[in-house]
Amino acid sequence: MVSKPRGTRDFDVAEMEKRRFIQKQMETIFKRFAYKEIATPTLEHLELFEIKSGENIIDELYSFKDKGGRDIALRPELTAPVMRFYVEKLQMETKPLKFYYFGNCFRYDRPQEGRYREFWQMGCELIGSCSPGAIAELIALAYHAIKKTGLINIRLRIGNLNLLEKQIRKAIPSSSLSDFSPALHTDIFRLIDKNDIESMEQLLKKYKSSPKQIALFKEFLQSNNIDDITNYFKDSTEAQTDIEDFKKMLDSLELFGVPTRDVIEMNIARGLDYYTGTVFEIEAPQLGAEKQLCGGGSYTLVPLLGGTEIPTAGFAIGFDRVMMTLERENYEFPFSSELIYVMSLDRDLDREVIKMASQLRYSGFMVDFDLMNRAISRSLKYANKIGAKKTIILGKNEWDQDKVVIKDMQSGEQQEVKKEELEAFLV
RNA sequence: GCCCGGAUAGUGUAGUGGCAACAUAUGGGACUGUGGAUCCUCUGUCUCGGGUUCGAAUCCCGGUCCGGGCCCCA
Repeated sequence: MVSKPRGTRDFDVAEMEKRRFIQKQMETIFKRFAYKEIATPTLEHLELFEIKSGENIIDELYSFKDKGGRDIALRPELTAPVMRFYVEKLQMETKPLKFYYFGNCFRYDRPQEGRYREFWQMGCELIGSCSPGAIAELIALAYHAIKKTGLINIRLRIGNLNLLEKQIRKAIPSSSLSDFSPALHTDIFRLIDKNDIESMEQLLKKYKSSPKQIALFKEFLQSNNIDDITNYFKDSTEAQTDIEDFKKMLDSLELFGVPTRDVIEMNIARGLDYYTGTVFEIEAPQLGAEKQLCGGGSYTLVPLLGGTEIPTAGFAIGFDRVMMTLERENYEFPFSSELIYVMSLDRDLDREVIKMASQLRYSGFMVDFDLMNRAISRSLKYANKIGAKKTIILGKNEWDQDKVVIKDMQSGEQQEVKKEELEAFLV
């Protein structure tokens, strides 16, 4: 027997119904925010992801040489492909560009709960503005889209990499700052992201950070309100713009209907190196280790791909995790079946069954009938099994009077209806 | 990539060295101008490869897949 590759999944009928429903819920919100759908290929040149994805993602790439000897990778995420698309084709479009996408992504990683080698991301990219209002709208979009799925227990966290970086620099003596710069993104950010405070301290010490500076920085990482943060930068003129923007963004966020109480967290860093400025995450606390549902922020990727510099921001939602969380919250997926089943009581009328099923299908109804020559009771049993809402029964007695029987499968009630009035009865 | 635990019919399980089984589902049938019930019945299973043994679903080694954790990330 051939089985599916490790870390991939088959989705049965019930699962697909749920997934499509949730996908549509989120797309509804994207559309209301005037985002439009785009799609990019599943395959990209390996180079696209090598350019600036961060070495950890490179390690996990599914890549291979194609028959023409090209280095090809299955996309591990969708931001870089969308930016590649923009640079290649869309740079002259009217700004801002608001795109959403839904697609499968691949990472060669150890599968475990909430993590697969093929997984689905749904996300948005905003090209043309990173104003505080634009970022606020983007965060609001992510928040409302996830809320729209029916999830109850989610947590929004917002940080700012510019302020974080400025504060790190303040923690290092100016004499060793130039030595330190290369380690900033790769090492310190990563340790902060991992919440590995001890290693972070070691690293700061290595660059001659004083105990006092370290203590101050650790306090900064814990700060969660805008006034405290403003205080840290009161004698730094260059940070004032960042502070002001951050405040404006939070204010707008309230206007977009997103509660901003306790959302600030200065210890949010990012695995992907191209993020700058505001970053945010939405997590489902009940999920444990793999609890992050959404990550996003502003980033600089276009110039690296050869395009003209332009503000860009976006987010990606881990679709599979949203589904997992909904299941965990015992979310009741709406079940609606409009299926109509057609059957006959006399074999003579079998041809009429096909004609009627076809007619109803032309009219737009979802219609099924027996393909296995079932006996009458079996046929009704089957109609029940497949969830038919109504069964149309063709019997000789009624047929001779141009009538059919409609049976409501829930109540069991049935009534005779004239053939020409049938469709009106089914609506 | 590392550590730990699993894998018996489509699904859920029992069997722990001696005939591979139960429930349920699927297909067929009984009933026959009416379904969710009942009864009968066919089909279908030890994750794969090696080893130990007279004999392996059972013990040992390895692979594959699944689950949990680490790393990392969505």
